[in-house]
Amino acid sequence: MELEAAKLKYIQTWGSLATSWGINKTMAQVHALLLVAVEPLSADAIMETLKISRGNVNMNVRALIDWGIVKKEFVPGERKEFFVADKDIWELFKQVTKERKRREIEPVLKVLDELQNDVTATTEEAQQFKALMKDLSSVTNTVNGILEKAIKADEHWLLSSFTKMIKK
Amino acid sequence: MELEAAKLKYIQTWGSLATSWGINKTMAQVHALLLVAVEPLSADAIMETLKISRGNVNMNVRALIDWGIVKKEFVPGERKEFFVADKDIWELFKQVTKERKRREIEPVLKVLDELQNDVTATTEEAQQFKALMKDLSSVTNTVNGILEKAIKADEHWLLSSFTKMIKK
DNA sequence: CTAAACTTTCAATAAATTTTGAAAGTTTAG
DNA sequence: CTAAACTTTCAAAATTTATTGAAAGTTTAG
Repeated sequence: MELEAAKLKYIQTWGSLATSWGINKTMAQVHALLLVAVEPLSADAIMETLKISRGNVNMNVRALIDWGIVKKEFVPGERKEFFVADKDIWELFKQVTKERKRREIEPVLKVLDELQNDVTATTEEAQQFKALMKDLSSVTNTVNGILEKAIKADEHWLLSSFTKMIKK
Repeated sequence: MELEAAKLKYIQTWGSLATSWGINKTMAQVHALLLVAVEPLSADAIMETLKISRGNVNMNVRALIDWGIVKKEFVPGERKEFFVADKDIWELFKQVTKERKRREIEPVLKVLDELQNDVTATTEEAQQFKALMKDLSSVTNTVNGILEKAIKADEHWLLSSFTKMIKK
């Protein structure tokens, strides 16, 4: 397979994975493009390759920067801004995990705990509801804890001691 | 807070969490409703509570059954079908994880491996691309392995030995 | 069998999300 | 300062995704 074709296929595949996990397809594609790029890309280059508008590029690059997975890069002698994606995939995973935890999981945990505390009734049904909230909260907390550990861990920990544990 | 209000708030919260993780909001709400319900619910009861159409209820309940997290329940003396959600939240987590792994992660891993193998060029750039695919594949595989272990583990493993490990 | 009770389907419609592109804003070279 | 180069904004348009509801299909009671 041609390298360029392979790059495009990767960009497409990554875009559709992202879609099924609630991430904007274009955002994932811009990121994928920056990942496979050898040098920093300008907004124009991204527009041209992905056939999307300038506004769209701007918004999605902005979002990627906000997620902490893309950086602006200054290219000597150029006025334009250039963008690069961190090539360390483990860092990428950690960063995305960290942000999703913070943006989505933690707020939900807060609500679950509030619901548990705010229901004052002591009927059988209320007890059941509170027990359910507690269970949801417990599993969510557990998952959150695993992710917490993962984002603090270095790759070595994940790939070695964890692998051993998995095979156990 | 009133129990009914708390239930509604939970249904809403869960629905919006689902949305940000690429799961249909109504599907999550139907599931949440079944979770907080004390007895099995009919399609009519779901329609009425969530103010959605019969077709919508049918499709989403169907999807939940397909995900393995809701079951039909036969109620003696009734012609209608009734539905229940498994109340074991850890089972729910395992089931959802298993399905998403199978439906979304594994197909992507397959593509990443293909891309790595199908690129035959040996230029510097091709090497870099293949290394990137390898890294992506490696991290994805690692995550997949953790999930694999999690769905095979019992809750005890997760809450005890894992907790210990996390605190290490 | 027949009709009522219930479930499923799916084309049309509605809602939500994403994208565009032109105008406004900002920065920098000269 | 001024104009060109570049970036940002955001209302309107396009696209994607979800929902409706009526018709078709299925099951069961009698």
